[in-house]
Amino acid sequence: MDRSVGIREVAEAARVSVGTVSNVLNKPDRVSQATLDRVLGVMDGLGFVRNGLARQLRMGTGTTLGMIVLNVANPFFADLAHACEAAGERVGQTVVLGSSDQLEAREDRYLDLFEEQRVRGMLVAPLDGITPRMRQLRARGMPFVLFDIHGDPGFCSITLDGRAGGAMVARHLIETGRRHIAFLGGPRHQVEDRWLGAQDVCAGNQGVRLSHVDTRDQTIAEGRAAGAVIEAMAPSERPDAVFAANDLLALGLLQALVLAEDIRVPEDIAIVGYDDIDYAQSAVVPLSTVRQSTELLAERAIELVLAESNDPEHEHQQLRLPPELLVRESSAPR
Amino acid sequence: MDRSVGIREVAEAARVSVGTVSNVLNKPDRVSQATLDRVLGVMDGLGFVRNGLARQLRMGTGTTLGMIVLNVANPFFADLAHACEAAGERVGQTVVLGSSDQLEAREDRYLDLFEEQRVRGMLVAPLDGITPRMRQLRARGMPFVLFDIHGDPGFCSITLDGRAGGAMVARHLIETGRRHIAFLGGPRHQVEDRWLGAQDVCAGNQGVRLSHVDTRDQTIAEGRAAGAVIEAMAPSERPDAVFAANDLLALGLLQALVLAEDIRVPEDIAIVGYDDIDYAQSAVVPLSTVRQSTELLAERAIELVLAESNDPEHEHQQLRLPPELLVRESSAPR
DNA sequence: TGTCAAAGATGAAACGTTTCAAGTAGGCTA
DNA sequence: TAGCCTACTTGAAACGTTTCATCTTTGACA
Repeated sequence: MDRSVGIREVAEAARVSVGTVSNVLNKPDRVSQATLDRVLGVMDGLGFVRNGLARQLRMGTGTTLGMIVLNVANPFFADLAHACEAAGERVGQTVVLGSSDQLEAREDRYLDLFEEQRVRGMLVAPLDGITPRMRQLRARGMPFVLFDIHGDPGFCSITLDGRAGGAMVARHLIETGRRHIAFLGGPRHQVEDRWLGAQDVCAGNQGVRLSHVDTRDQTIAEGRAAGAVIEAMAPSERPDAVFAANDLLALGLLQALVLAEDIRVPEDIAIVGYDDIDYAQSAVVPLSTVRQSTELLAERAIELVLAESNDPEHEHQQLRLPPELLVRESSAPR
Repeated sequence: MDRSVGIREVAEAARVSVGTVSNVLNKPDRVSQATLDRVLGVMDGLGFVRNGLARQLRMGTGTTLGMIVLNVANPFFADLAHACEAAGERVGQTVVLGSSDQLEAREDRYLDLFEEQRVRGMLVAPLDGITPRMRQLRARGMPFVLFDIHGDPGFCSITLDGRAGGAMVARHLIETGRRHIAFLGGPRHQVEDRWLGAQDVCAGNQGVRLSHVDTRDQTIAEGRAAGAVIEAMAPSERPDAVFAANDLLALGLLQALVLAEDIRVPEDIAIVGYDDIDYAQSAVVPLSTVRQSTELLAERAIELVLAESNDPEHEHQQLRLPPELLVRESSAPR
């Protein structure tokens, strides 16, 4: 295989200068129809493929965005990544994905890699807040958009309004007649906003009790464990509604309760999850949940990062998008 | 951006030549300790980050692998992608991911993009066989590894032995006393090997009946629909085991049957799925399934693509990895 | 006929690296 | 002292593009 047929070889074969070939590629309207056809023909014949690296090196600015996500295996992040990819494509950007796997070392590795690769900007769902590494990148001018971290004036960020979501859920449960809501989820700081939202609403309602069931993380297994705990309670002590901090917890809980002899869902206990992962509506009892539109999130994120890239003086924005409550069978009124 | 501090600026500030700076980066042992320290110090002070584009342009060969996957939202592919990323990292390669979303246009777009980006090789789970575009790339010398497409001598490929997997499942079901196995899944050509494996075994066993229930695709919804069909059958006509072509189908089916009054799983009907997605073991009745180790798959794939990249004369290999049967409660002996 | 503008085409200079043949000091041996 | 090794350094030439200040051609107009 005669390696490397470049713009140079094309130029030679088409008997024009390299500048013209470049124009064929980038500003076809500045080239006469005749040469344009001839050059395109030659390109085709030689199997020319423009070298994106050289192009970007010369131009100084590329068309690639780096995205770092906590864990691709988590359906929410998979969806989000997917949505970002699609949103990026719509505006001619390519999103490349890295999974930090909840490890700071990997998060850093991808930050370094993307910087070396001179990506145009980064979309990051940070492991544990804003690290010094990120501030350094930001200071050097790298456009950044953070997911789920709010309020730092030095960064653009885009968050889902968990507090509003939590409030929605609590309101819905109270309105459908529930009086004892258990909030299921932990570690505390990861789910705090949802909890606060629920608290806001419950505090304003006489006769409504809100309790908290902690979990180590947010998996089906933990949800199921919580189910066992609830099942073991005296019926009078049991909550009549559970607001789970995410769908996995809710699904685990649901499984445990469905198998319990004397508990029916939603009659005895209503369940509401959070995230609307694919499986939520496919559950034994379709799960009520809070949907955070990944499409919308992605679109805004791409918008922000490009804005920052185009105008370094741009003013950082902290977006907070309201979620949407999806009522399904698991919290149907009795 | 911090006005591009490159190797040149570093050289100047450290009072050495650019060649030396480059050596500090790439062959530190050829540089005296004193200069090495000094140069590293300057780099740190100036916040130098080497430009990977220029580097790759000059070196001609990069460290990036392109991966195209049918759909990141599918847990199996998400796992696979993740495993490839990890396996790549172990040998110093970065895997960038694109999702074809089951659209040929997107598949092509990523092929083009990766070629322009001069990736070192590609890992592809093809939409619908080997396209002319791929052959063209291959002919130009691009290293390729295909997933799930077998037997083309022009390509390396790596497949899971679905036929062996199907046989395993059928054998297991028969050994635990089942006599009427329904194979659930379609479209036909996508699941054929698993079906054939089951057939191989059943054909050799007197008194065992194997039937086929077709589906449009392999989702929970289709599985649940199939559940309704089975429930509607006369009990004597019902299969006593279902082998679902993937876990989503199996989960849908399971949900439908669990809710049916007169059918118990696994007592009346055993269910076995395929893929071992995360949710399989978390299902109401933990799902027996066939596991295809994505780690192993990924490791081999990376190995192959690098081998092909290092030695263009290399002989293509068609690997076929045997899967592993995981017996859980959904097919426990009665 | 002479002038001028518009439209096309040119080619050398970047972009930030790596590579490599060639150069410079010392120190060791004879 | 000359000669030679070893251990570092050097600087210019790529890599494949895009950019841009200049040329050349053509045709319209006075």
